[in-house]
Formats: sequence, C-alpha cells, structure tokens
Amino acid sequence: MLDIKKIREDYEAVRKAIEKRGQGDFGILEVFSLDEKRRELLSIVEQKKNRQNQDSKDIPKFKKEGKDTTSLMEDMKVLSDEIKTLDAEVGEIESRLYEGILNIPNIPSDLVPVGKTEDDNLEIRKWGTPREFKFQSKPHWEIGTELDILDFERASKIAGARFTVYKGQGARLERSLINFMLDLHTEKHGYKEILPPFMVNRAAMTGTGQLPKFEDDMFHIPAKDFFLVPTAEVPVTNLLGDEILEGDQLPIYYTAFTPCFRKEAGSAGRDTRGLIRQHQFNKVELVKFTRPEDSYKELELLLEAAEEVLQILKIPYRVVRLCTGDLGFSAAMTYDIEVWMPSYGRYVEISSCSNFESFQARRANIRFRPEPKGKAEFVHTLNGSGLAVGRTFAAILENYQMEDGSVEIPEALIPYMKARKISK
RNA sequence: GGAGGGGUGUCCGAGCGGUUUAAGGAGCUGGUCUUGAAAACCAGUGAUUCCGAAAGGGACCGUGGGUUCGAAUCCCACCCCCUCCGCCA
Repeated sequence: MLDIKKIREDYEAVRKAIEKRGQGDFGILEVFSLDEKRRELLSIVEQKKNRQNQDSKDIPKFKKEGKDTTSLMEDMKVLSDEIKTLDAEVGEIESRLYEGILNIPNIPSDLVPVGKTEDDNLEIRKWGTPREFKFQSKPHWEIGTELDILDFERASKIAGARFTVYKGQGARLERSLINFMLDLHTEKHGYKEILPPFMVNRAAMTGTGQLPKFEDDMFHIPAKDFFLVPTAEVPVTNLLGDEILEGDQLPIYYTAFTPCFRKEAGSAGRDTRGLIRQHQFNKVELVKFTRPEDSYKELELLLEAAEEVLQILKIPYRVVRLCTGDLGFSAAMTYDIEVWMPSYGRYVEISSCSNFESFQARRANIRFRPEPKGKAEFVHTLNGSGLAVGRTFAAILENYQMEDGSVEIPEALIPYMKARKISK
C-alpha cells in the first residue's frame, strides 16, 4: 500500500512511477479525488460531532437542575441524524478509497530498468558453466519416472494435474534439500527458523499484497475463510503485523520451510510436464525486517544467501534484475535467480528476492521505533526464496544425470542422503 | 461440536447508559528530602490514529453492525483467550 499522503502531495510523480510498469495507472486518479472528498466531508462531520459532544453534556446537567430537556433532545435528534448520514457517506468513501489504494502496486525503485517483458530484465551476473553432455540428456520428469522416485501418474489419480508424488530416494532427496537449506541459512547466515501455519486468514493475505487483487490465484478454504499459503512470505511477514518493534531488534531474519499452494489459473498449458509448475511445491523462504536505510544493502545480502545454495550444490545459474514490466505487484525491486535447466536449454527462475520497502509494512502495520521513545515508523520488508525446493530437485536431476540413468548426489547432500547416487 | 468465564491505556485493574476529557495502582519522567541511594511525598505522563500550517477538533475500551439525544456500559453477529465435556493425532 502506498502512502496516501505521498499520492496527495506528489500525485504526478507517483502516477508516472506507477505507469512505468506499463499496465496503466491503476485508478490512482480516483484514489486521489476520493481522498480530497473524504477530507472535505470529514471536516464537516467532525464539526458537527464536536457540537454534539458539547451539547450532550448539557442534558444531564439540565436534568439535575430540573429543567425540561425535550426541545434540546429534539434538536439533538436532528443533529444526530445529520451525523449518521454524513458518517455513512464518509464510511462509503473510505472503503472505496481503501479498496482503491489496495489495488495500486508498489512504486518501482529507480534501480529497476524500465521494460515490458522478461526479455528486458537486466542480467547482473552468471555463475558456473552449463555442462556439456556427451550423451543424450533427459528432462527431469523422465529421469525421475525411470528411477521411480517421481510418480506423476499416480499423483494425478489421487489429486489431479500439477501434482507429484515423491517416492523412496526421491522423497529423501526433497527432505534432504529442505534440511540442507534450513541448516545453511540458520547456521551460516543467522536466520531464525520459523515453522508457520500453512493456512492463513484474509488479513494476512492482504498484509503481504496477495489480496484483494489476486484472490483467484489462491486456494481458498470456505469453511473458515482461510487460504492455503502461496508462499511462506505470507505467514512469516505477517507474524509481526500490528506490532511496534524496538529499533535495536532490527534487522530481523527469518527462514521458513512450507509447502506452497497455487492455482496457476493463468498458466494453462505452460510447463505441464515435470516439477516446474505445480499446485503444491515446497520452498524454503527468507524474510527480513529492516530499517528503511538498510533495506537495499540487506537485499544484496539476502540474494547472496540464496545464491550460495546453488554455489554449494555446484549448479550453474544467473542473476537478473527484473524490469518494471516483470516486477511483482508488491515489490519495489526484485532479483531473480535463474538456474540452468538442460531440458529447457535455458535458465529457469528458482528464486525471487525482493525489497518491498514499506509497501507491505504499511498494509500489515509493522513498525519500529528508530529511537527508544521516538515516533514509530514503518519497517522495510524483504523476502526471497532460498530456494524453491522442487525446482532445485529438478535441476539436480538434470545437471547431475549420468549416462546410465542414475543421478549423482551433490557432495553437500551426501550426509543428508547417506548415499552418493540414486540409481535403479 | 456443547456449556460456562473473559477480552479496557505501556502493564495490572475498576467501571456496566450521561461531570468518564476511562477510577485506582504499577511503570516511566521531573522535583522535594538525602553525603549518595532506597523509601516517602509532590507534580507530570495515551510510545494509538485521522483532519488541520497552527490553534484546535474527531476517532479509538477484541472486530463489525444496531438501539439511543448520548454507548466501554444495552442488543445482534463474528474473532481470539481460559476452564470443563465430547471428539481426535
């Protein structure tokens, strides 16, 4: 959520910045005029309320003095009705204003390149060299099926398309990756491990920006009006919602493993095979709460922590900075880490590391005191995948496949797997 | 799921239709006293939010509605916490 004061005072600049996303102005003018209308009505109704407050003190006083209060009460009735009408009008405007401002995306940072599609993203760096296969390499879904560690057919029998069953060493590899990532981030990078609920309420989903705009992408549990988490970002960021932190508590680093649930409503026909696009996938997430002045420095550190997973696993990747057209709704700036996927013959997103600045903090109401007794300010929130586990699994199968159909285990995972390779 | 109890300011806690601009206490800040500290005493004290340049005003007693001239206080719905029963890993 943007600061309404900023829209009010700096309307043109905000509108221009939003339009850099290339998807129109998101109704910012309506928000601007609703805000004006609201303040206009507010001063009228508050004046009337002041009079109501003053005059209603007379009633008990007069009654005590034995005076007749009938005519005063009749006047007050009229005033009261006026206030009710105006209050309803203000309420109506406020809810439209709130709805409107919730649907305006974040302002892209100046560091974000202006562009339309992912082709305009800025490559920052590459790590590792894609392996050249001396045999016909296979896509991970074939490797996994042949080794009987992935079972897509039975998954679709019990659930449907875009689900997977992991079996045997496959299940163990997935579990090993989760533990390896959590161990790395907690032991080396100073993140505190969180295991949150996998369902959250509407307020939490609104706090991080998934609602109201993207309700169709989420799995909803009508019985309790809960949503299955689309990413651990939602429960973990909202963990500190409606709190005022002390300045010396910052920065706060959290890491969490959760499954993630997404409808993938708009991606019918894309990545239908394999682990790349599933309704349910595992992810280890990194979340930070920082002082505003530190957030971009912290973003670099968060990105490096996520990159280190692939470095240790020795899988080639590159880092891109998303352009304005590819930037997510809530983000001010995002780096994607893209892993080399031989079956795709290109780099595929495996992590998205973003600085949301105060956009989520304002929605979720997460503040801190810069000085011990000072005025509370919004923190900056950041998060990134560290990493998407299913895609890491796929990348290992493809990048570590052997000619005989077996898969070598990356060195760092051997202690977790208690095996050096997966074979039939 | 059933039956009770409860959600009040930084904290504890009173209030159950109108001098409540939320009692009292703790804490915090300043002062008096003291060689210093503690204690005692005195004074101050919404770390909330909205409008406003300011003065000032509005809102806020779990959340949302309602009744009323007037609601922390009455009514309805919902959420959360506690105790007991049922069910269950």
